[in-house]
Amino acid sequence: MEKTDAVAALSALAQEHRLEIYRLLVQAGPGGIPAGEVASALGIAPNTLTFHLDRLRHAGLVSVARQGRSLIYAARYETMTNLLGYLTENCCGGQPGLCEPSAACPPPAKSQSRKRKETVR
Amino acid sequence: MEKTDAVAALSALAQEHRLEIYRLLVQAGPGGIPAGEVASALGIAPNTLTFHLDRLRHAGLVSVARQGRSLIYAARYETMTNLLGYLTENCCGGQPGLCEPSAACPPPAKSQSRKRKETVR
DNA sequence: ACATCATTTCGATTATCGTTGAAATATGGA
DNA sequence: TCCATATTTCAACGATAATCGAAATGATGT
Repeated sequence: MEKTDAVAALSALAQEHRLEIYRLLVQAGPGGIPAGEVASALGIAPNTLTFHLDRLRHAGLVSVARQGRSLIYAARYETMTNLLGYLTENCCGGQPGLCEPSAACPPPAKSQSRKRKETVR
Repeated sequence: MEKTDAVAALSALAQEHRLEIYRLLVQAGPGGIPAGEVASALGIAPNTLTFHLDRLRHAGLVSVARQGRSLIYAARYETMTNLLGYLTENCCGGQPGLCEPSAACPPPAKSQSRKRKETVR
């Protein structure tokens, strides 16, 4: 993921309503939810919802598909996965050991067998 | 992590300069970097940098400590860890199998993300 | 005290954001 | 066709964001 895309995704999520919307869609799973249901579930005016869904969509965080009169929105998990990867890459200059005191960089790669996560906060 | 804190952290990162600043600090490790060095490394005017560092600091993403004339800024990894946890919790309504087709929810795996935090409402 | 370096504060400017109300578009059914 | 439902588009508004230039603060060395 590029810096520009990361900023786009972060900006899209950096708003209370949009974060709620996204989380609702994430919890709903791949099947998605019609826009109206999102609106009533979160108490957002329909035109305002359109505005926010547009931003999430342009950031690649949700997809949309028509089904009858309804437009079904669903979370695009891949984008979140890429964003998380971007945020955690190059942690501590590639020396994860440095982050240890705070369990910072989630286990940098494949084998997550290395457990050393007794956070002391 | 609460919704409000998540929005604060996401907002702080949702800006090109601040994302660069944060990533620079992450790569620098726990030792941190003086503000001036950040400014010259990224080509940001010092007063503008202060503005951005303030936002990162208020979001809990960086810490600051004086050392001589310099103010050393460092990434607070714990906040990022909490943010990532917030973003990936309750993925697909707690049924990670649903997300499978796109490797959505980072491997809900064994020891991670099974901590009882607050209830999602 | 003075001069210098590092960083912050202040004031102003321009742009973008989130919301609203009203009107428009698209789909499906009588 | 006409009507109801579902969602979007448009125009406007106040609020906040990001940047700049100039001045102020704080720390250090002489």
